[in-house]
Amino acid sequence: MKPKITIKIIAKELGVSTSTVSKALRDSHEISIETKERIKAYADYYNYRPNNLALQLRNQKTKVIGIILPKIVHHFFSTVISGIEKVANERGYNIMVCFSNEQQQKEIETINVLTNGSVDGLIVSIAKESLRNKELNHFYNLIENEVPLVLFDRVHNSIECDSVIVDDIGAGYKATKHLINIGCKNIGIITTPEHVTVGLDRLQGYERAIKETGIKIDKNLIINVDEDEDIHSQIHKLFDEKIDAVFAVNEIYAATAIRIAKEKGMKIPEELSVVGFTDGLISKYSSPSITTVVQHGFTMGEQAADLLIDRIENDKKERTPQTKVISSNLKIRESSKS
Amino acid sequence: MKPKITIKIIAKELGVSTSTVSKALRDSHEISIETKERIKAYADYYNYRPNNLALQLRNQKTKVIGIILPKIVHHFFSTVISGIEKVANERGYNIMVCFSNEQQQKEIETINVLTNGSVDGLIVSIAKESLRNKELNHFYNLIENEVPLVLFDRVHNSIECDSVIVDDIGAGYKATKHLINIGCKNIGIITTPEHVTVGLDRLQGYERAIKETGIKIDKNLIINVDEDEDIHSQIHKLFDEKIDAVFAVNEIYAATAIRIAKEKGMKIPEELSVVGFTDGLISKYSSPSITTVVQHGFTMGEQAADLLIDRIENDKKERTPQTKVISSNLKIRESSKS
DNA sequence: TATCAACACGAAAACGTTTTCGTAGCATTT
DNA sequence: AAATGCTACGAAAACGTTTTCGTGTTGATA
Repeated sequence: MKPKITIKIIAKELGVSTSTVSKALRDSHEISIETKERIKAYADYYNYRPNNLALQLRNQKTKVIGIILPKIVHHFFSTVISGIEKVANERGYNIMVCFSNEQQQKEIETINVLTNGSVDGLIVSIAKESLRNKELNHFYNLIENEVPLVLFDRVHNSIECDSVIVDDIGAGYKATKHLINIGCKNIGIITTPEHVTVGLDRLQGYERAIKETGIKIDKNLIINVDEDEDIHSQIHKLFDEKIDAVFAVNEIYAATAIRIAKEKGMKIPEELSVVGFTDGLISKYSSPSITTVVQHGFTMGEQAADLLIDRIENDKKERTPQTKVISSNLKIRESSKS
Repeated sequence: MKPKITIKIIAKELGVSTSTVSKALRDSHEISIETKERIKAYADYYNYRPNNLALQLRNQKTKVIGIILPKIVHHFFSTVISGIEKVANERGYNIMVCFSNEQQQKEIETINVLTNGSVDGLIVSIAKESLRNKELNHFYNLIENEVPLVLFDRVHNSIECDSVIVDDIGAGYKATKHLINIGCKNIGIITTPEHVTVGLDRLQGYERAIKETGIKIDKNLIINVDEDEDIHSQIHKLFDEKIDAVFAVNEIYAATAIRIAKEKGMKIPEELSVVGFTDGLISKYSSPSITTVVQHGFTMGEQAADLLIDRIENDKKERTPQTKVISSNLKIRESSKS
């Protein structure tokens, strides 16, 4: 990389001091018009632009937001990034993206690296392993050190910080209610293991909707998918039961259910209605297209970024932590009869 | 954010100079064992970690790679990021991700911001608008200033830098050849406008495969999709022709083609075989699952990162620009008969 | 003519770190 | 007793900015 032109160089070449150059470039009244013009012309000609690192060190702020995600190859997360980036950009920030790969150790290391002065604050969705172990000390430390922090989607209420979440209970309720309304009687649910909060919440919404109809919850209709095992065969078990509808807590489970149903010769939506979660490309482009709970990842990202930047820029006024609940809505497509 | 402990503070508290503290923490032989232990104990107790900004300014390197993508909500690009991040991480770098949103102006601005000292090098996939306008001055400037740069996927051969590309011609050939081999006679292709190189290359591969069979290219079987218009209706026109196979240059075109075929009552793969591009989730989970050219985005990311970091760290020895061609292979699924 | 303000600029500190060089104090050698 | 060599540390510069404060020169005022 070619050395870049600096204020120092300009000062030396023009026979003035660095203070004069700095002031001239910022159009200070302290500098005479002629000098200003001379300096500006020179700077312009050599395409001077101030060095960011120097500014960051001096101003003690980086204008960078750190983002730590469990993974990125996932429609929801990339959508969130997109939302964060939009707001960050508008408010003069850049984003530095890292991944925990769902591993607690990498989450800890990444937090360490980023908080050594590289970023002004963090937006995080917690790794599964950390949630499972309930080992959240690295987050408590952030709070302790007053590092601006916003959690989203995968959060934990023992961590006192701003957060942005989906109304998962409400969403599970809405999805199930929709299936009930179109006349389904035996509704299975495909969800995550219990330590994943989002799956648990969606299940709660499901149970509430079912109970309202007076029907008893049938444990056999609840599948907790363990992602370390074969997904297909786990979901397959649900089809041993008599079902006329499936609520899946993500796109992939939904698509897999549809595939199994087709293999069994079940017609969709005539014999089986399916509702998924996350409005990604699979739901939109598979045939039949899949009715889903749309998760507004973009909005979540925007809100998270706004919360974080507000927090960063109002360091003085200690606001009590806020939780923004993003309500989701149902996008009805071909996989559920209307 | 709480003020962090610095070498200065340690020095003052312990009544020594900053040089002594710095040397002690780096275990220099210049410092007596007792002093070293005293300083280390203190630093440890207060959890001292060196400030990254200061190091970056002093070392004149950031250990950060800038990534500029046209968009992120796209399986291919997020896969590439994933690959870049993996290698970057292994080699001690972080990534700073920005988006051009396909706009030339934002691409220019982003490059400007990142090259003001925030990153050691750039990995970029060029925005459509820049390619269409053939306005690539901002890239020529990077070369001029010897900024380490790696382009991937959307590249341009007038820019003299390392690059990582897919063998799109070969891929188009392979996909078409497969359709010919399974007995298809009238193969349509759904591709992009001509200024998008990848689409053009894939079309070339298609044409080569067709010509090899002795059949003449039928212009009516070539659809150039303009993404500003309605995709569905443009693709629909292809079905006015007599076709028994479709090669689509991306997942979405493929899925759309399948949808239209189904609407028309055509059986897949019996009456129509479909091959897509990009091995994303749609292809995998739609039913029928879609035969695709798998694009190895992860590998591309890894290679790009390795090229860039090599370039950054061997600033002296001027290597001539390299181009890595990642060959793609066909993943045969249900949408093409075997 | 002495005083004072305005003008235009420079010196220096600050941000946090590393590294080169210098040196005080002591012990060893001639 | 003088010269030499270690040991253990400190001063200062460097990275590139911004900003506070000081100051020499000019011109106007009393």
